[in-house]
Amino acid sequence: MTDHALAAHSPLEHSPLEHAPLELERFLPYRLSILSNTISQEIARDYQQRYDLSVTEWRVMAVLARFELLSAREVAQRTAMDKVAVSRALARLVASGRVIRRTHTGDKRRSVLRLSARGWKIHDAVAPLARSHETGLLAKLDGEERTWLERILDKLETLDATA
Amino acid sequence: MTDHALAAHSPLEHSPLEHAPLELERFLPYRLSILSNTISQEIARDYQQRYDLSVTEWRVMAVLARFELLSAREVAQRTAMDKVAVSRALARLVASGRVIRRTHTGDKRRSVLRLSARGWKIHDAVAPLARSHETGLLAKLDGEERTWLERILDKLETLDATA
DNA sequence: TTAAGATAGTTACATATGAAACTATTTGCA
DNA sequence: TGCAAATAGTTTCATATGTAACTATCTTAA
Repeated sequence: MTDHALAAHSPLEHSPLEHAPLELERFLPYRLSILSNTISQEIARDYQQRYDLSVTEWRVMAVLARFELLSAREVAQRTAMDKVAVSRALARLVASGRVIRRTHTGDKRRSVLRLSARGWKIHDAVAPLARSHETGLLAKLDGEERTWLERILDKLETLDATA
Repeated sequence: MTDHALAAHSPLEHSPLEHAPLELERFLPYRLSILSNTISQEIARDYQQRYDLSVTEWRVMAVLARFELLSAREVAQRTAMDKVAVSRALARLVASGRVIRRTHTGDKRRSVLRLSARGWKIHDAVAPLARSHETGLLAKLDGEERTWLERILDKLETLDATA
C-alpha cells in the first residue's frame, strides 16, 4: 500500500519538455496568494469573532479613522473594494452604531461618513492588534530585507503597462 | 461643493497620538492582499472564460500535471486548499472530462487522480499563459531585487512560531 | 429650462466559499 | 475477532461575493 503512495509522490511523471508543468510552490502569483491569505486569516481570527467584524468592515473603519467625512465612493477607492462591498459593509456598520452616516448637503446622493464613539472604541482596540501582527511578520526579516521588501512592493504595485 | 470634498481629503483629522489610525496603504498585510488579488485576477481573466476554468480548478490541474495519481487529500495539501474546495473542483473537472478519477486499489476511500488527454491539452495551453504573466511581473524588478524577493518570501512563508 | 447622460448608492440574483454534519471505509487495539 | 476512533471524500446549509439592474440625484449642453 505504501508502495502506491510513494510512487504517487515521485515528482516528475512527465518530462518537463513534454508538458512543462508549473511548479506551483515556486510560482510567484501562487506564493503571494497563499502568503497573503494566511496572513489575513491570522489577523482576522483575532478580531473577527471578538468584535463581530469582517475584514471588509475593518478596512472601512480603518479608512474612516484616517479620513473623516468621506463618501462611500471615496471609501471604496481608498480600500480598493468595489462599491457594492462597501455599501454592504456600511449597512452593517451603521446598523451596529459603529459608523454615522449623514447625507451630503448640496449633493443628496452622497453620504458623509464617520466613526461613532463606539466605532472609535473598536478601532482603538483593533488597530494595535493589526499593527502587532505586522510587526511580528516584519520580525522575520532583517533591516536590509525590510528595505528591499518596501522597494519591491512599490515596484510590483505599479500598474502593468503591458496588460 | 468642491470645498467639502477637499476638506474631506485632508489626511489627518485625528491626531495620530490620540487614535493611531492605520495607514492602510503602508500596512504590509493589506498591500500583499491587494497585490495578490490584482495579480490573480489578471491571470484568471486570461483563461477563466476562455476555458471555463476557475482558479481552484486550475490549481488542481497544475498539481496533477506535476504529480500523477494523487489522492484528493494530497491535492488539497499541495494546493493549500481545503478538502471541500478540492472536492468541488474535482467534481467539475471529472464531469467535464478533464480529470480521470479511479478508486485506489486496497483503499476504497481514496481516489486516484490524473489529467485526461483533454485535461493535458488545456494544461498545455494555460501553463505558458500563467508563466508569461509571472515573467511580466518579474520584469518590473531587476536581478538583485528578484533575488531578494525570493529570499524574503522564503522567510515570510515560515510558519509563525509566535502565533 | 429641460431632457440625456453621468454619478452615488442599493437591491436582486446567481455563484462561491467555509464549517459542520454525514457516509463509507480503514485502522488500531482490547 | 470486533468495536471505537480515524480517515477520505461528499453533501448540506448558511454566508460572502460579484455582476447587473435599479433608484435617486445631479450635470451638461441644446
